Amino acid sequence: MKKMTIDQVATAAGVSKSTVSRYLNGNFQKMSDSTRERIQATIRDLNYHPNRQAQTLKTKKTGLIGVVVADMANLYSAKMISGAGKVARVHQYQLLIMDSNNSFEQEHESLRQLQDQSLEGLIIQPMSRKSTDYQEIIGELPTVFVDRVTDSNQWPFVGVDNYEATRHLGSLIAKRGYQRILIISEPIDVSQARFDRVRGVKEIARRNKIQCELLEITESVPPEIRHEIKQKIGTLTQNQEPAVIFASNSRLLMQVMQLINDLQLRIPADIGLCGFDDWHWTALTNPPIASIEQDAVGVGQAAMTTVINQLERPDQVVKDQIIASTLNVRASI
Amino acid sequence: MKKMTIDQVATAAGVSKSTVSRYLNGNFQKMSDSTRERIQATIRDLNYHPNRQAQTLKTKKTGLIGVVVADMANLYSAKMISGAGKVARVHQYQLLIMDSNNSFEQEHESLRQLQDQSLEGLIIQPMSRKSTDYQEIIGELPTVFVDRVTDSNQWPFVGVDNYEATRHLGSLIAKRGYQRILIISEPIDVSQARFDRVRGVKEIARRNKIQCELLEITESVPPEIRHEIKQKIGTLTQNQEPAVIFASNSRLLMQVMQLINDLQLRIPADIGLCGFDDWHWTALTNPPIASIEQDAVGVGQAAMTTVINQLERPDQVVKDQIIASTLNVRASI
DNA sequence: TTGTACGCGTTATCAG
DNA sequence: CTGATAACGCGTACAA
Repeated sequence: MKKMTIDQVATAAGVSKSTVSRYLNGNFQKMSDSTRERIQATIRDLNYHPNRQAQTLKTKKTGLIGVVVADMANLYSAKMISGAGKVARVHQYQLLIMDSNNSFEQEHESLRQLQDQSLEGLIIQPMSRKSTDYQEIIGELPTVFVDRVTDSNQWPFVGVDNYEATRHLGSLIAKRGYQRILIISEPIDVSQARFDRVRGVKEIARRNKIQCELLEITESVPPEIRHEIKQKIGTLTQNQEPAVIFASNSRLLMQVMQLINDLQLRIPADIGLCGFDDWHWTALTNPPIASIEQDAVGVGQAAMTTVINQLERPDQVVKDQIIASTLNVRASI
Repeated sequence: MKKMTIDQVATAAGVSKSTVSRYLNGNFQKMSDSTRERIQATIRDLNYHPNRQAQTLKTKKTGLIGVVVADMANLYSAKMISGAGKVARVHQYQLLIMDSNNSFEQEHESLRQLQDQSLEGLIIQPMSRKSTDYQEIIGELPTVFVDRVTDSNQWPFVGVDNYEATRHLGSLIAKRGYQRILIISEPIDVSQARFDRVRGVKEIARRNKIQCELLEITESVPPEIRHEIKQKIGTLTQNQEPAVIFASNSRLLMQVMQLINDLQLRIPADIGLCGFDDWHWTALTNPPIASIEQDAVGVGQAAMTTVINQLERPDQVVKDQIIASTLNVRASI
């Protein structure tokens, strides 16, 4: 099964390669049925497939859209890609996926590599909130930022309104009468999304004069940090005032819940618990955990739709899209 | 920021494009330092990036490896890709990802599309166990099958030994003294993995004279099926003999657990529960659920390593790789 | 209705 | 050490 070229097809079919090319691109308007059928047959017989690179070299259309996610192994990124892929397929685009592995350096490297793949569009879940980090490397490429906003609106954004979502959650916390909140988050300075999640809860806490503390945690919670969190939780529960923990993503929520279980504390009697991200296991714990659910697939679909729109109608104005999130109220709070 | 070509760089640097090409490909051996530096400078100034399509057209090297997964929104697929991506990066390959969406037709379409992207390698989580479904479309392309074996060993396989893993689990079930097993699985005829999971449990059940029943479920459990399962569970618990349910993947496990909760049954007092796939939420429920954990990231890494090995040492014999799985014994059983 | 000839941006083989 | 020049496989004016 060696590579066939359009020339071989042409000679085999007894026509010139222009005719074959016309056939390939669906220009049948002016082509005798006999030659059309002859070409069709030889293409099938020879199992010919046009060379995409050569086509691209002429047409400048790669049909490739880059997707750079923060962490492929995270369900949010995966579902986002899933949504993007569904839309891409119907428009005949293919996805070139890069994983930043939660590292700004790797993201930059990914973008550099994508740069010379002649992508037609880009969807990115950025590691930085500084638009200057992306300006030159993205250039004029139709791009959509997902999940995390940057400090500029030169590119459309698709994602949830973290601030609004956590304000909702904050109100629920206040209504339940909690007096103290411990927010556990990954470093908030690199991601506007993380920042906004904290900000939303803090804002409501301030208004309701609820004590609110932030604990920033890097990566996968090494033993010494586990200890620190445990102590924090211990102090929290010694106090008479009812306290609640808000874990700002699914992974942290899982780990915090494990710690609470280790400490043999009862939820919500001893301490309340709620989180961000909801991949449905939260409904199965005892008690079920209140958390904010985002439609990651929907984000991916909207983002890809926007990119493709830009491609097909370049003049059209693009605007941000806020995808609704849901607060799943459950017994943990 | 228009596209620069090697010609423009050449004239700007006052050399011929051959020299620039040599520079690009690291052939400095015979090049004066002065010209080298001059080229370097102009490339930087002009922000020149070589056109991959043109390079590929000459060299036949795309640097692209295709990955076809069963369902991107499934953590197994996502983690597998994550592992594959890590290895691909260090070898400077990029991933072209396709999502079969659990559909054989979509998988076939994906493969057809990948076919003319001139991939250098392929990793596939197949929808069919018939190797003939892949024979012509894959051809000579270095390929690794992951997660699910086919009926032929012409391609290397990487994944867990489902049969062995579920036999382990079966032994535990027997040891716990259960008299009846209900296996809930997605259709087993399309995937050898599913088939083997059922087979392992059944085999141990037969040996220990435990009653064993299989319930096959398609897709996302519509209401009427939910009802059917509920009834099955009802019958199971009415009997005096201790019964256990084995859900053969994570999604089913989640849904079954929800149903058990709805029925207000106690685990394991009224009914035991265990599953396949373990994304750690299983440790947080009450009680924690016993399940089999597979190292999906490891599978992806091993698969990509195998593909790249084939690329770099084509003569080397390739062989299957079984990635160890872990039975997490927990209180649900 | 079909064929000829050229160019897309790069690498590689020659000479020089 | 460097520069012409010919491919690579395809699309497309232009010509026939």
